[in-house]
Amino acid sequence: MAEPPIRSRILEEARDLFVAQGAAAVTMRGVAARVGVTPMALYRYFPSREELLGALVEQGHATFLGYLNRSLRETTPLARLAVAGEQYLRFALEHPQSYAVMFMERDVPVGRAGAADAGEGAATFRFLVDRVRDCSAAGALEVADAEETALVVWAHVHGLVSLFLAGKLPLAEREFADLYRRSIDALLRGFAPPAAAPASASARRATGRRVRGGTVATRAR
Amino acid sequence: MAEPPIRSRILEEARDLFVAQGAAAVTMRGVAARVGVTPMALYRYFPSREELLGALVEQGHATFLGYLNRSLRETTPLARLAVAGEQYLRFALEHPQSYAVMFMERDVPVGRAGAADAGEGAATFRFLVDRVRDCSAAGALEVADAEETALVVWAHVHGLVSLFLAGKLPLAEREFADLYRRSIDALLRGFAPPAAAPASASARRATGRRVRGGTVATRAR
DNA sequence: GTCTATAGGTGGATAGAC
DNA sequence: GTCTATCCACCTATAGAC
Repeated sequence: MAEPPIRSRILEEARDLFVAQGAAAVTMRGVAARVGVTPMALYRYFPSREELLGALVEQGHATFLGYLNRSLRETTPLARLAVAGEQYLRFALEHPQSYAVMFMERDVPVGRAGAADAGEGAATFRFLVDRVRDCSAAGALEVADAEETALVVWAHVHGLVSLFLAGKLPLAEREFADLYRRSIDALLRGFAPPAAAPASASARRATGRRVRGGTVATRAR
Repeated sequence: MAEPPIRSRILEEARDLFVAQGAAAVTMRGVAARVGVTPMALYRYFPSREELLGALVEQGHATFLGYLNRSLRETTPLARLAVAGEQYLRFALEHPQSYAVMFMERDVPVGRAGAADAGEGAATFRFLVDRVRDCSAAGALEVADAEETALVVWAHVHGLVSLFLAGKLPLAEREFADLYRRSIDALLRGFAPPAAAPASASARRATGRRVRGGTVATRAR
């Protein structure tokens, strides 16, 4: 315990390289040099570089789930969904390299399955589906298919985040965060139940946009 | 003219490798072998592999703009926006490798500028802004900031497309295309003007979702 | 001008000695 | 377990033949 196992040391150094300079910087040679062994020694613990990266991605998914779980402190379904969205953004901004490899890379070395039903990634998606289902059950959203709606919401936030992280959006982080929130409002407005419309509609007519009451406006930090 | 210039031959073979196996497959050795010259010969026409890839990306943007332009045949602003969305999807599905390198890759070798104001990419974004502005002017959408709204719409479709292309969505192409259309409906519903709501709202209450009349439902092909 | 030959650098990975 | 050889594939660059 006092002596960190070599395997952990490897993962540690790999992770540092990973978050600092991205997946491309995680070379067997580079990691080995930092650990203090020859490149070949790493192959005793990881059969290939792919597997090493896979372990890092798994670690990323676990961290990500930790962020999302903080949204469960909220008291209303809609607030939980909203805060989950905030936490999604927080994770992406605080761990951009991890986010990129988890969701933006092609041929991700995730677990073993090929589709979206893979282990780690599935858990985070399930989380979002549950949030949507809660809102639907509480009448906060009008949802025909919770999985599909969750997927649409996921795609929306991912689209924003991935474009921002790829440097395609000429916005400062602060501006982007505001845009992120406003656009989620707009999207959820499309799933708002007709019954709940009146209050929302009046407020909307007044401000021009950015509505959806205090419950949802709850901030994460 | 009868003899295709070597430079064109190079681009041609590079493009084939590119669309078939992605950017990683475009190696100087691989391209040179197919052209029938040595790897070094390529450096007479392209200073580096980066520049070669850049030329391919530029070509991709040009093709993309061609797809989008087809939406201008429509007669209403909303229909033009909707068909532009259809064409966006078509391009992504018909040129997945190009799409990936243009929008999903990090450190894209686009032109020279660093931000989103780069040459080729900017033109396609401008196109979308124009579509949104048209809708806003015609009262079809309630838009405070056309650039921001266009960006949100872009992020939305990009999110869907990029997740699908990355294999994160357990959907067949057909299912995905349907989902794509429905989700855009939902998003635009969030930007729908309160005045236009009545007709839309009644139809919506009847079907449960998938509204927004025949004008928008116009298909691309 | 265009290409070949060749050499240097980075990376991943296998085989087999210690 | 760890290491030394060693091989392979790739990009880049210089020298010099045609």
